[in-house]
Amino acid sequence: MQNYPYAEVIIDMISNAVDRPFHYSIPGKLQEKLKPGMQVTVPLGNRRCQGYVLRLLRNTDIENLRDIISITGTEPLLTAEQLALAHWITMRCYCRLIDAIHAMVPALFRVGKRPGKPQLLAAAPAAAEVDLKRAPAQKKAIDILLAEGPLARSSLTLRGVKSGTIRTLLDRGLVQTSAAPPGHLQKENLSPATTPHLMRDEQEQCFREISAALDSSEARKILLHGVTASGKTEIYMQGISCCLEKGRTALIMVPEISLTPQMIEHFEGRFPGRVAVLHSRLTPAEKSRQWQAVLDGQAKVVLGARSAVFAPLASIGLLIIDEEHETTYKQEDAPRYHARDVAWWRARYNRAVLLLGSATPSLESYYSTERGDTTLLSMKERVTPTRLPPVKIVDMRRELKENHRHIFSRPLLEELSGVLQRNEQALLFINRRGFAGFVLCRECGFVVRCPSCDVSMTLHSDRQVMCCHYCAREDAIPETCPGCGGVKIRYFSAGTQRVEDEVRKLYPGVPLIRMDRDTTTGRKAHDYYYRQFRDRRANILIGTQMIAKGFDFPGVTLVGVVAADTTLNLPDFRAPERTFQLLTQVSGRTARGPGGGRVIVQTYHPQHYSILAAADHDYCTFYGEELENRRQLGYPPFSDLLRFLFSSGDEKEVFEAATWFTGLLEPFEETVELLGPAPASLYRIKEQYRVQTILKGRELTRLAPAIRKLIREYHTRKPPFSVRMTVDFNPLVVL
DNA sequence: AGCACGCCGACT
DNA sequence: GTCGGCGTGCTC
Repeated sequence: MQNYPYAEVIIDMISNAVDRPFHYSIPGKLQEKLKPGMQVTVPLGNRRCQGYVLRLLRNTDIENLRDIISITGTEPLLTAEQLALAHWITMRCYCRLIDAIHAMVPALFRVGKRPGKPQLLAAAPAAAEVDLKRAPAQKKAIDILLAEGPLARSSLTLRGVKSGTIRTLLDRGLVQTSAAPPGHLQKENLSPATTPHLMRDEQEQCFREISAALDSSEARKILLHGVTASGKTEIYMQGISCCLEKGRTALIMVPEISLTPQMIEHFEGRFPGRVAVLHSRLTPAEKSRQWQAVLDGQAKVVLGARSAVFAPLASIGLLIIDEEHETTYKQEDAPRYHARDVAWWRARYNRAVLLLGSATPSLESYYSTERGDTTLLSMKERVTPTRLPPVKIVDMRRELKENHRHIFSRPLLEELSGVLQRNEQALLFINRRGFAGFVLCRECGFVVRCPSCDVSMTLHSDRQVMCCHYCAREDAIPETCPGCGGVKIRYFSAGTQRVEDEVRKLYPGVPLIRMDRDTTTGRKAHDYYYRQFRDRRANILIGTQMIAKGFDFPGVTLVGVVAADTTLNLPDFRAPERTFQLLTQVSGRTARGPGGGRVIVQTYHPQHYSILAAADHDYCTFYGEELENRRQLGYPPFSDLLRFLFSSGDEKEVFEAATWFTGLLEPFEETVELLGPAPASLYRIKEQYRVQTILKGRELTRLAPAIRKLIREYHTRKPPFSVRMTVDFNPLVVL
């Protein structure tokens, strides 16, 4: 058996210099065992490192090959599908192969470790008698264990027991371990079994379509456009059942924040013993164990966040992405993939069904249904017949004209007072990300925009210019409003802090909670405030987007959007889309109870289509308008974008590097647009200057191989710069 | 990433 | 004379 004496190996090292396969010879005793996808230890220079076998070779041109030292584990870590996918990711995301592989291998496996047998923890008999009054954390852990019997470590950590506490208890002998029975995934005390619900006609119809697609031998993409609370989850569940019955596996992704213990229980209850859960809060060992269960074929259903899209499921039949428009599906560092794209690749590879669900689909996905690439299924009724709340748009220009200058308009003040009088609850929403200062006319709402890019221009107060962050155009700051000739031009930005101050001034003593990245560090704080508000310890909740999700309380009868324009004016072509989604989402936070509810949207753009459409709960009108704009300007979905971001502590060098590299891209200008180099909207972050160049065009993917060569050139013939370059295909935000 | 090789300043 | 600075370049 000397057929394949050599192996192609990618070294597990994050470096551009080793982003290429190395060849090794396979010593005789490993000949029979070595397979593609296996993790190996190999010599490199004077060290040994981990690597992954890409393929076995009959011949090689390389001389003086060294031997593979050993194989880690007994089975391949990467499936054939994953290896193929990794290569596709490198082309799509312009990343190193090892970056793509890292997305597919849990951290623990990467350092050559394998998870041990899952262990269950139980309180020792002695534990009940020991006095733990002075160790409340330990007491809590023991109480849980006494009440619920043997539990996996993760069940305890999910409930806030620190792993250090568990270790102490083990040391003190108050907790004992036992091996989990075979077939064990995560849960020991089974989640209460749940059974399929009877579906409404509309649901039933959608389900039948999905079921038919599962029977088809072609890959299919389906968009399930259903208003909030139209019962999408039940359709997902029945789709998964249907898929499992056909002997195939299923993957469902939800945004990280939706992946609550209740959600997990829901799925485990319906598919007991067959669900692997993958999310960021698992310990490395637990994550590896879940992963292993998928790799072994024990788990047939994977429930997880973005990164779960790489789960090594065999013969996937159904991939589901819930809330598919959410930006969390785009990874922000290498590999900068979008889970939707990866899922579609896997659907094609497996001839499976990709099911996208949303109340406010991304423009890309909805447009895809128009082109016929995707099947559109719509659900217009809610499961429980509650009405969507009425939305009142308040024209802040008019407020000003009538001499009301407060950040809360008169209608909002009136409603707010009513809520407090009736001891109800209100959400005040302000998207604080108004840091990118923009210039706004207080009289007509005019915002200075770049004529060739149609994004708002950003005020650079240091240099006293208006600058377009896409094409680098610079204009003088207007002294009078180009729209109406008025002189009340303001640098505009407001934040949660300001809102809080105003509320305290107006309603001293009224209990309120402020939630934003400053006040809410870590998940614990989030849960804490969530409970406080749910238990009605506060009447007013002020927050950024983090309150736009999951705060579904019947006590909330008013949602106030303090400044809808903050998102709208971001120098990003997706600003209207983001605004529409956000307004739709926050509107959904009220009218959950019998008292109904209302929404007030304050804006300087009362006529803007994204605001009007959101107020009417009318996705299709918004979609039509926005699509037309994108078509006019050639933005996605009518093109792809590729963003090169250069950053360095040295302002001069960052421009030198960006200019040099952009020069290399100039030949492409025949087929695609070349924008930049221009300073990024966030020009300086953490002492780093940031400059970007953007390629835009329909034919962008065709240029990928050529562009990859240039990127390689940048790294090898690295100019005398300390300049980092990151590459992002179809970035969701360009700030 | 690491580590060697390599060519110029202040020390045992 | 050498010790050592970290700039360039290589690892199958």
